[in-house]
Amino acid sequence: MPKKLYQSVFDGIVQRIVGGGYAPGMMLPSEFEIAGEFGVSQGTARKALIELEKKGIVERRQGKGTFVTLRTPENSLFHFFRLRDENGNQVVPDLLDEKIRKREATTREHERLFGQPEEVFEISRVRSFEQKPLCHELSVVSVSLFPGLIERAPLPNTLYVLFQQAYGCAIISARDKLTAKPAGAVIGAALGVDPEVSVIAGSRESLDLLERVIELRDSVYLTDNVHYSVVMD
Amino acid sequence: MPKKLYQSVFDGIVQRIVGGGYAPGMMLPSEFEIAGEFGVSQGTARKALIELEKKGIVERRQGKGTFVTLRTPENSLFHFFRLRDENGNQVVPDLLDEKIRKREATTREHERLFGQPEEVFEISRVRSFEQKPLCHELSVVSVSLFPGLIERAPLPNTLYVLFQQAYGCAIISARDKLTAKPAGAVIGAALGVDPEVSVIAGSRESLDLLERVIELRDSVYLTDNVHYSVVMD
DNA sequence: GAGTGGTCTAGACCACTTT
DNA sequence: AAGTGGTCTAGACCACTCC
Repeated sequence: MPKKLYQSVFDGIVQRIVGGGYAPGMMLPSEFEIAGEFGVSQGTARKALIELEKKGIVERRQGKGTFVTLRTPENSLFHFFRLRDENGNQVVPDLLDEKIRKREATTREHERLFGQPEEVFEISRVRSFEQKPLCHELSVVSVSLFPGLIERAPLPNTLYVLFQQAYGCAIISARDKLTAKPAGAVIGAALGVDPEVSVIAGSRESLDLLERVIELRDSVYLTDNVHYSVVMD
Repeated sequence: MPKKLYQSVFDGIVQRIVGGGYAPGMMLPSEFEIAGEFGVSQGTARKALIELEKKGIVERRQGKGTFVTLRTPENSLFHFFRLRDENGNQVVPDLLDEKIRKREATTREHERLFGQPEEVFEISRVRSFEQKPLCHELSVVSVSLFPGLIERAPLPNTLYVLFQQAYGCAIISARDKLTAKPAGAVIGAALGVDPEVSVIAGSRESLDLLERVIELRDSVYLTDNVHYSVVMD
């Protein structure tokens, strides 16, 4: 039995979103309509919608309505690309190079990725900012979750937009583990810097709205002109 | 024009906290009592309390009451010390060395710190984890906000606990800017590592519950056995 | 059992956006 | 003017904590 009413309304709406009933960017029914459909009061429907908004699953705007969050290049960068310039402004990088291939999953990838895939796509990218190399990213996703991904190359600048719009998979949270290390020969060559240069290495797990691990991403950032921004509250 | 009612209740409670009417750790009146004092309904008082909880200013526990957030070494580390070990567990460091001195504020410190101080305390610390040097921290705070701080040496492991309990100044949020660089001669010597070793350098601004910049802190982390953890959602 | 916060209801009115 | 989310009220009952 569903314990809290607003929780079952929350779950019901999530189900409709993952099932495609509510498409990305689509307007949801009003609070009163949702309340009617689930047989609860408007205040309870409201609480479910507020929880959905807190999780980033929907967006609400007074006078307009409630909408399924649409991943755009802008909000994808803002939420998940944490590099900022000296003044704290968002860094919007360019894509310099991209390689994508299919390969067997490593043990760690098999264990961590949702669906325990045997095969994965590996997407290697080099990004630049103001004509200078900025970072190297190595993304790994399950082949079975993203069939035909390799035929879509070149991929758009922001992967999460593609994941949502082409595969209905919405990334809503991510966890980075950051360390400092020398760039090394391979990454150094890819970024055009000395192998001894210090870089931030970020190891990420990206989760969808059912909190499944969809992507593993290893990033390397040059921080000469930018920094990785963290807000704690 | 009249503000939002729950906002004025929120502000009223914040005032009582900064003014000392509600001390750290103290239990607040119940929702109904607060509603009565401010002349609003219980639901409106409730909304104000929920907002206070979201900001980390109070903590609510069903069946017990609402309490002014008490900064403890545990929650201070958990919220503001982002280093985790390989398994994602909180790193609890030891204090190896501490130096504190009074000096003139730099231009940047004068501009950024609340109160535009001419004089500051500079607290330099070296921390270790599992018998190995872990990080170097350089904290700077206004002399006028923390009179007599230098006489309190040696300071407790977690500064924010002292700030709240001895000076009534509650740090509730912080922003870190992270870069990678070589340790350098001075920090390398302090940490007992080669000057060429890559480290994460973190530049922090710490804010109190009125969003005033209370502390500037430059940290240097060795990330051989730990990482800096970031959660995005 | 008394007191607390947590959930839920039913209704009113306000503020904003669009037609 | 119509429709949306945002605020506010007044009351009921539930779940948890402590005596």
